[in-house]
Amino acid sequence: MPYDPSAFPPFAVTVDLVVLTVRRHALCALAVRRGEPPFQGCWALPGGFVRADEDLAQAAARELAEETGMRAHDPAVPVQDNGAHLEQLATYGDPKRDPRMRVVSVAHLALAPDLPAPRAGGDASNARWAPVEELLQQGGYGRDGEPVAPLAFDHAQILADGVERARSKIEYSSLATAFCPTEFTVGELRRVYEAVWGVALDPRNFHRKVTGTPGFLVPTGGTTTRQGGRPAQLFRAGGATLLNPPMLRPEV
Amino acid sequence: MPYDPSAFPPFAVTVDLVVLTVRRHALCALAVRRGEPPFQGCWALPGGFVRADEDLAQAAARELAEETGMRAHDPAVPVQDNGAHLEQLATYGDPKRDPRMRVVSVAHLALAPDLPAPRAGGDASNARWAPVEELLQQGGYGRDGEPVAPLAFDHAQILADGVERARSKIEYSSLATAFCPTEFTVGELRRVYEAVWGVALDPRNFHRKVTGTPGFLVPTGGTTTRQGGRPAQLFRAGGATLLNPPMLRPEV
DNA sequence: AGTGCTTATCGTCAGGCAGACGACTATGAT
DNA sequence: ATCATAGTCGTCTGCCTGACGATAAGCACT
Repeated sequence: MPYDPSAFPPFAVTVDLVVLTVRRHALCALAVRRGEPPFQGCWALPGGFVRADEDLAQAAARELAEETGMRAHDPAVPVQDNGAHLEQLATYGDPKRDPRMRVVSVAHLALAPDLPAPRAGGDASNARWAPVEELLQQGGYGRDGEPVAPLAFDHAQILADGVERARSKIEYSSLATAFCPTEFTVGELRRVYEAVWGVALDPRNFHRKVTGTPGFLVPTGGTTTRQGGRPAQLFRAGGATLLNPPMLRPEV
Repeated sequence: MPYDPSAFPPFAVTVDLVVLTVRRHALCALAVRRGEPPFQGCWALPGGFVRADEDLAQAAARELAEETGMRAHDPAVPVQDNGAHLEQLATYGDPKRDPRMRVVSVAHLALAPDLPAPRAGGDASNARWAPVEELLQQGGYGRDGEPVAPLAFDHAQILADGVERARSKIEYSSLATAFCPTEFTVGELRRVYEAVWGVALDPRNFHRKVTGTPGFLVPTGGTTTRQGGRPAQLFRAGGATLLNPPMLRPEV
């Protein structure tokens, strides 16, 4: 079939972001309130159109910066500064996913430490960190008894896929450190795993595992007592990317 | 920002396919010869435009059927018939990846048994199964001493990503059975792992591992001797999707 | 029929790792 | 001083894996 510009239909291409963080022992995602129809007033994932001269990763990094002020760092470089981890998640292109027109959305997954306060175009009331469990329970009732509106478009599916990706990826990679500040303790890292997986882990076995995996953690020499109790050693993320053998999510 | 149809640039959206199979102890991918510029005469991955009313998965399944005659089966259903496994791989959207226009390609990964003969629009000379190793060695020389032209566009990157996905996915899932016919022996399954990973595995430990994993293999009662040697039991793929604990790729 | 080759299948053994859990340490709060 | 809280180090046991010996059951020869 020869090249014919009229042979293909035009699409709009967007990037949507699943930005995850751990706050107060819960896995949370960034949600923004929609200001215009469709789904006006609903919560949605942050995102926007890909520009004409932009790569997909660039567009995702730009949106991340616009929504959170975070800078995404190069995926090839280990987590060191406060830049968030950013990776492509999956692409969603159901013909009816956007009632206005044919939109293909390339979803990206970002993992960030707890520090930044959300800001959507400077308006904090239109962006929030919400526990993913709360965002995903569609049509139910939240902790305050108020009915919970489901996320706009197919964003619940995208969020669920992103959460599942994060849950499985911290098993066999050192990505859990992306949820931590530059310096952190073994206990803080353990609480990240516990929040993401929603389980309790044995502190002693966890400590043995992570400190025994070469390249996972690098001691900085300092200690901290910000969690109370005995002072804990501080670590930075080491150069290792893949954990072998992996961390094992407890059964059942 | 209110909705404005002129606010986003139009894209063409395609699906490209990494179709993998195991032939003669080698991991092979389906390549088609391009009949028109750019990259006329070069080998490329099969693919095509997504139609206006089509989901991405539908488009990928349609292209797969057009190129190979295979039917993709529902990903939620375990591999049983001769339908190939099909899953989304990643999306490639560099502004310059296609010199003609802005094209975003949603790559899919298909795993198929060895049976089908390639056909590209009925013309067999324009499609072939090539060892991935041969397709990926850009600018080198093939086994016949002829110079090897690299794949068109960014298809070498897409193929490499697909191969890596397949290599890692057979570790922790039962997907290797997608490379096998409906009924197969433990030895045939082992040769799949050996071809995909490019390593030699101990037949005794492999046998113990796969037959000891609940739900991985279901004996059909029959035996075969098509590999020579002692007759081997025949199995079908069981219902298990995730292997726990996983198959381990040998180190080094 | 016997020999040799090939592949399949079962068994054994030692090392490593994970889960369960005891014990001790070092802080802050009362 | 005592307690509560976290962190860290050990021990033990069971499971899984890698290495590898041994046997089984076909086919192709002679």
